[in-house]
Amino acid sequence: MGVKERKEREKLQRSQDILEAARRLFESKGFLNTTLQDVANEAEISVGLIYRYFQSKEDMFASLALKGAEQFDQDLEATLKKGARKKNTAQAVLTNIAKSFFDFYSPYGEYFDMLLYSYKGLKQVQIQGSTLTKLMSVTLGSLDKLKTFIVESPEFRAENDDEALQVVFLLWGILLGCHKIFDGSGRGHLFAFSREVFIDQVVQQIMVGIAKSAHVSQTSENKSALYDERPTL
Amino acid sequence: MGVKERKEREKLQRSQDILEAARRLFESKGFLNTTLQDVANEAEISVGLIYRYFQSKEDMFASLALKGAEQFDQDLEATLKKGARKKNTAQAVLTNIAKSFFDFYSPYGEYFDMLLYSYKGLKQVQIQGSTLTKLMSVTLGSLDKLKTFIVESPEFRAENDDEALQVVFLLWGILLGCHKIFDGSGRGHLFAFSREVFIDQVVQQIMVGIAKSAHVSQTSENKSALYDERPTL
DNA sequence: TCAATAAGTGAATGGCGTTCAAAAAGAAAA
DNA sequence: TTTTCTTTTTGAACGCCATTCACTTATTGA
Repeated sequence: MGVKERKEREKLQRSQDILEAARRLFESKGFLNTTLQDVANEAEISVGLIYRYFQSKEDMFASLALKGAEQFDQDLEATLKKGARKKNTAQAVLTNIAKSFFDFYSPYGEYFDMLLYSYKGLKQVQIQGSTLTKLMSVTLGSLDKLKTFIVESPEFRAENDDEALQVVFLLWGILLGCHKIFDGSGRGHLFAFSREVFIDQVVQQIMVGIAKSAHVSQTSENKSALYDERPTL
Repeated sequence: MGVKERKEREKLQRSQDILEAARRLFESKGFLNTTLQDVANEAEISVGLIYRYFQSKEDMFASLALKGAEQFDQDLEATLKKGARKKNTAQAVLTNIAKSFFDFYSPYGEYFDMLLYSYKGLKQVQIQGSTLTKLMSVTLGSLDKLKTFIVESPEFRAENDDEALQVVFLLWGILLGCHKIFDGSGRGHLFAFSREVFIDQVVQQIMVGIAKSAHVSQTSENKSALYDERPTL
């Protein structure tokens, strides 16, 4: 029965078409300013048909996030493999990862982002159960790949899985924040340099830190000593 | 004419009351799930009256962001003054700044965040001109205070204003991203440690970097060498 | 050719942000 | 106090838009 398979394919294709139409409009007009009538027009279908492919407008949003996360995961895997094959330095690989991250974040990241709020309760967007599950699974996969990379690279201080996971979260946070800053400030016009150079700088800073090493307290023992009460040496 | 002043005061008070009512509801139910009827009920007024105090629902949102930014700016100033007075190490001061940042971000930051999207065109929220102007002015003030701190502290590698500004943006990005990660992952339950320890770790990592120093390429000269094409030494 | 099922349509529904005409309250004047 | 004018407050009415649904059209297998 090749008919069923063809229909399956056509259905998937249509769903992708709608999603792309929506993404274009969200990008240019904004999520809230885009009506489903707009999406229907752009995709050259009727409004009602959208609901045969997506559960709601928000579900389209979540689907875009998922698409982005899958894209990033593939890029990440490719970057890591390539890095291992070419025996690149960890810093070089990290730079490429950061680029993938920025690539992922520019078209899709906003959606991914919104979902964090949803998870938290700000609920800009309500997520459909199945889409959320998939999204989390893909994301955890990416985090795990990163963790393995950190553990296996001799260049990092992280020795075990736990330490590596901390580093991964830190990395993720840094990339997330830096992208937001860079992109939020007019895609970098606040900075005197291009995206590539900015990423280099960030990775460099991550690797090296921002302080003159002599001044850093390397241990985090005696935590309270770090706060207000501590005088200079 | 004490009457006019009293009315002035009452008006401001009322506006603050409405804003707080809105914040409580946004926090518990989410922005989109909160109706103006809800806000009106919570503030014990009628729907229409809201519009005498705010231009729109989105304007309330922006006002919350502004309130948060002002709070952070004050905290920052206090932290810097205190640090200077007590001659704390830069790392200690930075830790306190990070705490202020986290404090600021938990109740108000989400709103602040949304505005970045607005600026970009995702337009979850349209900002009223005057509120935006104020918000930008407050934020730039905070950034400038941070820059001065970086320049004047001998512990940092940044030598001049430009380098310091880069560090400031990097810091801002790191804090932003790390907060999102921490808060997004169920306020830290993914991590084995508390908010305080997490912040310490982040600041520590910022100061030190994450690599064994021997492995870091300290210069960013010959940029292209950083990418895929570069073999290990 | 003919059911039977699936795909597709667009007008109807209901919720909600926003507006507005009118009422209520308050201040000033008489 | 009474009257007039201004400000505050109200909630019903309006319009937009996501979602639904009764209905039409196309496709499939017999």
